[in-house]
Amino acid sequence: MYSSELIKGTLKTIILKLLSENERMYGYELTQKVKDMTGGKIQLTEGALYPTLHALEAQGILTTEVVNVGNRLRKYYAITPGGRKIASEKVNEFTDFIATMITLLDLKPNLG
Amino acid sequence: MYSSELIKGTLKTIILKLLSENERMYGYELTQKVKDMTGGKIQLTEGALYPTLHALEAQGILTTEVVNVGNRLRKYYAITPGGRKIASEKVNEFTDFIATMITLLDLKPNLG
DNA sequence: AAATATACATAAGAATTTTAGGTATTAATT
DNA sequence: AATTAATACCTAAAATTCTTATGTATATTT
Repeated sequence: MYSSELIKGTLKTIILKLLSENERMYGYELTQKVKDMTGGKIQLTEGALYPTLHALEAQGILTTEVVNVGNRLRKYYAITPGGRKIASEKVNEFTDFIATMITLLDLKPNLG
Repeated sequence: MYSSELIKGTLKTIILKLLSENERMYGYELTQKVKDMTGGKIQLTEGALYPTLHALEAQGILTTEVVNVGNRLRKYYAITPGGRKIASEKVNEFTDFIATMITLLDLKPNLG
């Protein structure tokens, strides 16, 4: 796990990118996907995730669909066309940011 | 300029790295150095910078030396040995974080 | 003479996240 | 069979960090 301050500001970008690649995902699924893909180094906390999802929905960036699985609810989120554009912009901005930080901090990134 | 949320959490790392490379620097100098090195893409705001410098000093990570230049004060900051170790850890952590984010977001970093 | 740059600082407010709690079903373990 | 862990949603107080706004003062440029 990274020190929490590092991850700040990347939550929206992560959510939008994953929802650009997957037709639809639900909250818990997002937490597991990120945990798996990062070897546990990044773990989305529910207290940050759910309010952010709700906000993105309120802004029309995501739409939802509630599905019953057994006796349990699952709230699927899907990205809208406008949201897809924002996702792309956010990812591009983050890429640029990384390049800038590599220069600024004189990093030798281990691009395994 | 990047959207402010991206830069969050990197301020300490930037300060400590620059002070690891330079014997001593003062606040305003840090803002200019970062602005120059990033082509204006990252601009440290004083409202964030000064309180952070004060906190780092209070934690014994930085030491200060006030110098008179003409009739104006300049407060130089220098990193302590312990601070140097923290700086190194922070830079390593950020490097690792970048690698993780590149994987997670499937980025093609333009390492120009 | 006025505007910009240098140089420090604080403080209210905004934004984002952590921490801590709550509810409930399903699967795995003891 | 009972307990624990995993799945699945949610909210709210508190903490953290940053922005915005403001203040003071000197030096330089226009």
